[in-house]
Amino acid sequence: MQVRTPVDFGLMIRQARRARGITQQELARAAAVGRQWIVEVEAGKPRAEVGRVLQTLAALDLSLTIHGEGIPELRESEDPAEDIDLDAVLEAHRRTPP
Amino acid sequence: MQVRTPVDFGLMIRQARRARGITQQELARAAAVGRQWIVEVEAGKPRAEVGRVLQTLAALDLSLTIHGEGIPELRESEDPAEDIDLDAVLEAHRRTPP
DNA sequence: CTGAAATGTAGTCGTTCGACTACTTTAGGA
DNA sequence: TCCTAAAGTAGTCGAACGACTACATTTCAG
Repeated sequence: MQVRTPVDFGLMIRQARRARGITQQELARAAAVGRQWIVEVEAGKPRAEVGRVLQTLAALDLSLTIHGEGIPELRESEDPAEDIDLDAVLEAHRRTPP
Repeated sequence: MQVRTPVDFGLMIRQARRARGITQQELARAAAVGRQWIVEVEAGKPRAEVGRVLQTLAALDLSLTIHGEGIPELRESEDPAEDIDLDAVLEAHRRTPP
């Protein structure tokens, strides 16, 4: 989903938190922030610190993606487990045993 | 590209800014922030305010996407101009004139 | 190589942050 | 309905923010 404003962050954090069935208190501990801060961020606080927001998204297993002119689709080293053809690997192994 | 830390934001903002050939000063005006702030954010300042970061991304025409368990792919009203088959529309119009 | 533009650094100042504690209000299961 | 946990509100306090001005450093076209 698109994130355009701090309110969007708040909605998404709340939604994800509820989907996981955890309380603000628990999320606060997991993200290493105060519970009060979670309350404010879920309400869309525009001046919250990015670092903490990212920590919180990470604690919820949410991932952020950025795109636009001049932005590479992936960083090198990103998506490290991409499209491995397991059959091919096994076949190769079979042909050159230890 | 994935954004995991404030440094990632900094890198992307700088890259997009350069891709557009504008200076920190110009970006600062476009995003309604101080130039000094741009300097710090491009360096990965973790305590910058989310609101301003979003303003800056918008000023650069960058878009942020969030995904994960419990997050809808799109909000209703998002992606309003999706996949219109122009031919089909014209064909329909041809069959039922004003 | 030179010099102007772009970028980075330093310090001031009023404002706001976020952790914390302590209450109040809301909500939902027994 | 009641009653406990969850969620929201209030106030304090040290720390950091971000705009600003002024200066230093880097970059790169000519």
